[in-house]
Amino acid sequence: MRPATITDIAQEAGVSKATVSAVLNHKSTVSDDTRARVEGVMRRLNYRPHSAARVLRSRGDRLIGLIVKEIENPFYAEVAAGAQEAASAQGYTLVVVNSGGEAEEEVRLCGQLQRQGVVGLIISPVLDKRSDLGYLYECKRNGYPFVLLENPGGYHIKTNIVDIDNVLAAKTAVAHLIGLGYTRILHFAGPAYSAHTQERIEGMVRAFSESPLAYSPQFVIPTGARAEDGYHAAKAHFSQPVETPVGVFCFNDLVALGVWRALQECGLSVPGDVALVGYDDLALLTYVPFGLTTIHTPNRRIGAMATEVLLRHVEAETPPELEHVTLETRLVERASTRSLHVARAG
Amino acid sequence: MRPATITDIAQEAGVSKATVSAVLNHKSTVSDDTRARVEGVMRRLNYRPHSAARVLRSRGDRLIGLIVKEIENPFYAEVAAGAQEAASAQGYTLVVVNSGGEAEEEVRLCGQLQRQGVVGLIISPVLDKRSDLGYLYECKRNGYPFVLLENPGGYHIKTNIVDIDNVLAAKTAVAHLIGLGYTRILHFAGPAYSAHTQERIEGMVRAFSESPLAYSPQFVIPTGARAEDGYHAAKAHFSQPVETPVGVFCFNDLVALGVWRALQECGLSVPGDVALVGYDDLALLTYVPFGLTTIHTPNRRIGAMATEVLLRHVEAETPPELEHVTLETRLVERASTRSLHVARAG
DNA sequence: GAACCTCGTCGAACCGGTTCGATATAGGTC
DNA sequence: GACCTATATCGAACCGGTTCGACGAGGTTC
Repeated sequence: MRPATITDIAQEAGVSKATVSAVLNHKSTVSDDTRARVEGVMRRLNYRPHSAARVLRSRGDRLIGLIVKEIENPFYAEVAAGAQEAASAQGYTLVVVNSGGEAEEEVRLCGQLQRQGVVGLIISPVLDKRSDLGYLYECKRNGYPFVLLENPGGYHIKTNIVDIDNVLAAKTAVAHLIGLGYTRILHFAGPAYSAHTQERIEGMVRAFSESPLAYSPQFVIPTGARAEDGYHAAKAHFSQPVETPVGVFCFNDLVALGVWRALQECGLSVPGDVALVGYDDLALLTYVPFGLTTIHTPNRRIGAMATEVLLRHVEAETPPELEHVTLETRLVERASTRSLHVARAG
Repeated sequence: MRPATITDIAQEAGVSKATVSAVLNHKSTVSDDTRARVEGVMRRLNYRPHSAARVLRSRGDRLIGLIVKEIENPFYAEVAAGAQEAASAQGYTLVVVNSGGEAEEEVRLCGQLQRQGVVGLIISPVLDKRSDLGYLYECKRNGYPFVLLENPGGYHIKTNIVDIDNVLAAKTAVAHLIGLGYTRILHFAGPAYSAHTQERIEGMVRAFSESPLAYSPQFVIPTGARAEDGYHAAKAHFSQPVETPVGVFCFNDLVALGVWRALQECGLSVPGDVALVGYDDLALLTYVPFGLTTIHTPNRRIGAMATEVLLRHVEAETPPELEHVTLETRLVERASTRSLHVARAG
């Protein structure tokens, strides 16, 4: 029992395919009479237009895509939620796919979604040596609209970007630790595939340069983006004797969580021995009993904003100006950091 | 500069469309010579097959979909990760979409994905009064393959199901609390749209019936699936004077987190005043400093298994037997529960 | 009543691939 | 040289919609 096609409907209703198509697309040239009859038949035969066919002829079916690097990171879930809401509001559907941080997979997904009739993409790009972003240049040439969630600074490609000022935010985070009186600072840095990693290291450097402390690259420990990355890196570092107190700035909240666990296992207390600052302010962790000081980033808004920019380009007749939106961040102080001065005084 | 089509390639390479198509599909009837030439042209013209066209003629483009109820819940992120891995392993791509717990949206998404050339769906179904699952009956009739992640018990529809034994798991959780010596038990239950909610309540009832304690429906507090739901419900309950100690079983880890926070604000300690059991064993929370006792569910495996079942149906020539897979769960004891006997003894 | 609109409908081409039966060419057999 | 087979390629139909110019019927206008 093959699903009904537009031809079936036309035959059954005694009209032409063209008329059925007109009904389908709410064209005003159809008489109320005919419309009613055709719609009746559609309902009776349980008709669903085949959008591959539709897409083939007149491109686009109000579908946009979001390519994330790690679907298990709640950061992306929040971004996706914001994007989906914004997309729905404009009558679009959002599909989320996971590149797993693989440049090749990202390229493949971009191609597949494009060909599947997805009219625009929001991409959290994999930015490492393996990626030359070639496919994005191509998208640009073809006029295919997309928005990046990270600034591919080194790649000399002008695109739409929605992100935050990582340098500033990281500087704020590290300055916070320095301001609390910490002189030993560590940075558990992110994965190589993210532009954010370098930006945040740069922010740390700036915080040092505006303080009496001297910066050393040894303060930066390459880590990753997942809790287990933080756990293992911290375990390796803190299982040998270290001088405390030390202030730790983590690539994100997940890493901070992993570090925290490692500290516990090493018998170190937070914030007593180690002060901990995360990044992303995951909504989830707001409810964790012992609060993590972190950089608040407007995750849902990032998604929503990226969607708005994207749809502006999707719906534009003539290609509009490229947009680079930078959203605000702020430091949120919770229980994982505390002033050393007060501690001594108290 | 319109993207190259198969016709362009054919012309440029001096062969027919049919031959190009054969090259594209790795048919063995093409001479190495021709193949090389055609592939060269493809590369030069940067050709990407238009999959809407491909889908139109020969359905399916190795795309499967996962419809979740709340994309921000890390439970679904873990399921999605497992599903994606399994899909990739078989050469399929997974797209994730969010129904937001809305029955109508779920129907819409199912239709849209289907028409977009998605060959099968994994669905975490919205099961409340607003949903009659009509569209699923239709999918069944049409032979469209899908797998549910919850058992729509009351709906009398035979489908593929991959889930866990919620009754048993919930019974284990509550029995654990009772076994620790708690006589006052609360259950912060899940949302109405989930079959799991009722199943877990049923499990609680069974645990009581196998104990000396008497069950009362008052022990069940309708809550939700998000941390803030747990927070608000617990805040409402615990801000008036209550007798402690009390054992609390939560719909999931997020709710437990919210409850925990509320308890803190009410000046109650965990596990001293209140013992807390969650559900789902989110990988994320493994790293939270103060461990949450919880029901471990094989989240990634749920996704992987659902994908395997789905693909078995997608690739089958003749419709295979329906499958109902029930995966194992277990209780994981962490810091949020402790025996009252020991506490008194110590 | 001829010329002219307007409205609703239709036929046919088209989108970019796939599929399959037909055909041309080369090589092997007797 | 006739016959057969295997191999490589092609032409044309087809998938299910959309699009657009054409067209017939009915109503106005002069």
